[in-house]
Amino acid sequence: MGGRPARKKKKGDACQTENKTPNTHGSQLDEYFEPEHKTEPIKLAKIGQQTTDPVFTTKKDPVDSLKGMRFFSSRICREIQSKEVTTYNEISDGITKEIQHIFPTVSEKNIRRRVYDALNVLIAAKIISKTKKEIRWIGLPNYSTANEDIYEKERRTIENRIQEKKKQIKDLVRRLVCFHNLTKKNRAHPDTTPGTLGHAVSDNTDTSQRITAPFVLIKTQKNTRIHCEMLENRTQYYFEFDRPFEIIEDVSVMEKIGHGTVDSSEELMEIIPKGAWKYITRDIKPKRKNTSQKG
Amino acid sequence: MGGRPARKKKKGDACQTENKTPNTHGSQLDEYFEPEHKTEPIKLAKIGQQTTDPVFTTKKDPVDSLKGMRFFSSRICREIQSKEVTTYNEISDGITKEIQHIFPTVSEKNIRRRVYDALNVLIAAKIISKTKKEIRWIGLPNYSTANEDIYEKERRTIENRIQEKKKQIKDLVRRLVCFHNLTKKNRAHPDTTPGTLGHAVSDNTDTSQRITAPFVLIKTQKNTRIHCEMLENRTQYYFEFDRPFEIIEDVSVMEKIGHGTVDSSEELMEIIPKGAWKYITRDIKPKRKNTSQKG
DNA sequence: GTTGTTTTCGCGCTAGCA
DNA sequence: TGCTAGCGCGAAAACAAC
Repeated sequence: MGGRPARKKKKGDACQTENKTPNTHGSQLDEYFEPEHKTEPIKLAKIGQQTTDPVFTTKKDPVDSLKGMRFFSSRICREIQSKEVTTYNEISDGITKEIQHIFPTVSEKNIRRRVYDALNVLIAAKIISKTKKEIRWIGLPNYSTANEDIYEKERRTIENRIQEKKKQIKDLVRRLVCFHNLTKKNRAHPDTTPGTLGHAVSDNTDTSQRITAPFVLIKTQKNTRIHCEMLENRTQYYFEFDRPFEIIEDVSVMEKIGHGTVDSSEELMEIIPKGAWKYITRDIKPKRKNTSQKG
Repeated sequence: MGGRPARKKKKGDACQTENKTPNTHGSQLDEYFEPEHKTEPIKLAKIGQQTTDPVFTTKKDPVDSLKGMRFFSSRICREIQSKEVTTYNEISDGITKEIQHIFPTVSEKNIRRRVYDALNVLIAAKIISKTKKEIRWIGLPNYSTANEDIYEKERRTIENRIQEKKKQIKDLVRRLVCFHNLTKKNRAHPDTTPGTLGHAVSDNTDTSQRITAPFVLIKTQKNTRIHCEMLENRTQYYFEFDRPFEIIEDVSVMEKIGHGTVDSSEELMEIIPKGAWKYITRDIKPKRKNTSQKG
């Protein structure tokens, strides 16, 4: 389908204009096509819009001409949409004026007859409605659209929650790996003073590599004055600073010193509870040791 | 508009059936109308679907007959929708069979001619598409809908960012208020040992109410062992715990002890940089003192 | 190209109705 | 006698065959 270049009239109508100055019309009419058709000057035929499978040996699909159902109908749709409520006469007059202005050969009678056809089809398709004279645009018979909107919205919400959970899992895995590595390392370096925490770490000569977790690292400026006190039952420690400070959590520190990676996926699976395996997707796994990833 | 009872053929066609057994047809055809028309038995004319303003003195709007654009078009729409992809011949054959089954008077030629008309209108209205023979249902002419979707999505994204910023501002204001109140309080309680930080706070008999900020409160279990060390240049403090602990930031503590509120909006405005006033909306302002808010 | 078919459809006569 | 629209002729595209 898809119309064809304006057909020559069979009977002696009024076609002189077209034959005499085809170019003039061609350029003038150009602007009367929908945007998607505005690629080339119009001569006789022109490639139509190919939605898909453009590979066909057949010549081509000429675009709508200036007359006929196709053309009138698109005008009519536009007219009704822009007006929100209109009448047969308004539409017909509008189109007639518009068309005859640039193509005086078409008869008003014909246009008016076509408007009836188009309106009836559009009414049947339920994209316009007519009540006793008033024609109004309904638009999308939205069987799907409206619903898809809702579902799409919900989908997005759910996806967000999934992302949230993934982040949480990732963080948990991160912590797990760090503490696992820390434990491993501590085991390799037996405590010189087992049973006590305060082994001589503050002594720079101490060679122990053990780190007790959890811990916190507080960073501040040189010369910052710090005051510390604690409750007698040791449940609260209060530190005052007179300059800004930064708290760095243990996991971050451990990652910095290379405790944030695993040797292999197998090792990772070993330290993750079996019940949680199915949640450990690729994007959640921490980096592997000796694995340089660059994009 | 809206069709009329099936017109009698002008030329001696084949109209006997209709005149002989009108009732039989009436009942049979009944089921061929769209749901919204299925309210009464069809005789000659019937109230059309009144979308709005049903108050009209004019008689009535006869409903679609079994022939004509209206009827064919709705059939066609249904056909295309149900098939998702079809052809002119498929449609025509389908309709022809369907119609002739119950109304043998209509000529196939006529039906096939009408299908062209309807298809062209629907194509122009962009609710179906035709590519080289393949006709498929598009549905939504959504000139607006699709775009609104995009805009709506963007709007949501932007709104999220605004919320994010608001949260940040709210937090900043919160901090500002706390530190402002703290300063005010400290001024009211002159330091007994000016110039030093470590005034005798650890001494329970000390009456000084001054608090130096920033600070941090660390909460842990009784009997938790803590080890502390620091770099010589005092830029880093390292605390080891053997049990979980909780860090409570200074602002939270200050809020807990009543430093998170302001006396009045005026006071708030005083402590907020003038350039930022316009961002301090109602939902960002902290609670006022002595203001019990219950909803 | 040309010619023969088939597909599409421009166009308008004219029938019912108010 | 004007509005609405059923209906189909026959010509113009498109396609197939030569």
